Amino acid sequence: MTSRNKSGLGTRTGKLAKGGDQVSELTASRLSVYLRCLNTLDAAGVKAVSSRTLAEQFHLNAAQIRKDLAYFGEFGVRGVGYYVRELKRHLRVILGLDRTVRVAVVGAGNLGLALADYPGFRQEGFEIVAMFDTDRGKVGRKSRTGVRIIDMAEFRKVVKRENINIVVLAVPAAAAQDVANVAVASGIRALLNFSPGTLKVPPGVKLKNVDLTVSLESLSFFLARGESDEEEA
Amino acid sequence: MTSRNKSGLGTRTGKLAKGGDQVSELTASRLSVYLRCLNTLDAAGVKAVSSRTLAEQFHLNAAQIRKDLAYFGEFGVRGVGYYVRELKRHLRVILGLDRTVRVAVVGAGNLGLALADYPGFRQEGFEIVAMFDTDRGKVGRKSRTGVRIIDMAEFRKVVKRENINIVVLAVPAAAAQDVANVAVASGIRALLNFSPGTLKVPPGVKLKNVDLTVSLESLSFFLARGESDEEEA
DNA sequence: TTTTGTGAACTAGTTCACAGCT
DNA sequence: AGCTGTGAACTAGTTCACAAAA
Repeated sequence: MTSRNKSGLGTRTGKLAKGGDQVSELTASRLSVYLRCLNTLDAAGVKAVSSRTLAEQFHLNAAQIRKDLAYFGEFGVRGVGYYVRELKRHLRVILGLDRTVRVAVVGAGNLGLALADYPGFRQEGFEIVAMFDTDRGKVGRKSRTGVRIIDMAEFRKVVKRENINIVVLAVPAAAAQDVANVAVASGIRALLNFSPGTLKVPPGVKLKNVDLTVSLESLSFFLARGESDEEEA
Repeated sequence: MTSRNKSGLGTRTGKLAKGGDQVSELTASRLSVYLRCLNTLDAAGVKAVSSRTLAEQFHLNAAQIRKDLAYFGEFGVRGVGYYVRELKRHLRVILGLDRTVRVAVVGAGNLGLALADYPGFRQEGFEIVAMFDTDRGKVGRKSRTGVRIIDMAEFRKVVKRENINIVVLAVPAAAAQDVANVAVASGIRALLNFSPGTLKVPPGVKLKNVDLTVSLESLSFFLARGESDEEEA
């Protein structure tokens, strides 16, 4: 294997990509997108695909695909492109989907229940193991697909016993920071937060926010500003 | 050699910021965040706040707050900061929240129903007017909070009649592009898409994607890569 | 050929640092 | 004094363009 030590993204300390310098959120998200594209192609029976074709088909940029992938290894074949099955396998390893990822949802409201039953999660190897709530009326019940709702008091114990990797927060804003703290104290290192507002987590813990109000309001912003003025080249 | 090309406020060559050059998605989202912070401060009775205090309290960057705001006008008072009520008012106008924004949700599955009833939307002046689905078993029913589920065949007519501004997509991936096309053809200029996969919309239409699978997978990515290697600075 | 992998160039976004206003 | 508004400096992210490989 060629020593891919030619600067660029990786290897400032002679380390391999894995564990080397920080990969951006944007890149990580794109890797997930690439995996989904490959799943589509694989299902359609496509054996190999070039970065160009991939880019055209899914409205991406070919150079960016190549750069993103090349950071993790030399997965392509010059003159051919990428073998779909093989690249899928690599991406699944890179994304940590080669082992089952165990997820808990905190907050058994409408949104929490919908997330716990969301079919897209199960699809790519995530397992929704449990839900948590403080409401005694909800504890002991189950989501439509059968995810148990457990008392929040049991959180730490269940997280340890069930080996939970990721916690999804779908609680009211006022409770979010407290729940995040409990999760972090229980050893959780990755949080997907749907509660509005700013959370603080210690370094080493990855927090990803999905802020529904912000998403809608930013759309509203573009609507408000586009109304007067159309395309201009 | 570019002439007096002062950035930010100064960039307007006769034009006002509104309708001038393109504001980034990132900036738009931050404006929404600022509004939420100000709501919190206002509720706490705070009259004025400096960019520094705002930044410290909500883990933001003071210079960025100033720059974001200054682009839209001179809202601050030197030596004092920003008057909370006044800045809220400005932000609500900038975000287009001074008039009611009318929203429809397409897809009356678990997620669609949860979104239609999401209290965070109503809070800041959004009105969820209707839901749409193709399933005859769902059409005619209502969400928990009373949003009617209408046959997708009625979409165009209802969008016109009810003056819908934003469409939220919560349909299966396979249907998403078709629904987006119908929405665009019906005059919708802003889409919030929760369906997985890549959608294409014509220029002039704003599409914002919330991809739950990508969010979870990117967390999984960081988990997978952080396991070996801790903080190192 | 075709297509990857990648330095270099470019573009976008953030933060600094300070003049000038209150 | 304190703080905004903003050029300049810096950092991050994207795209170009081409040498090397199949």
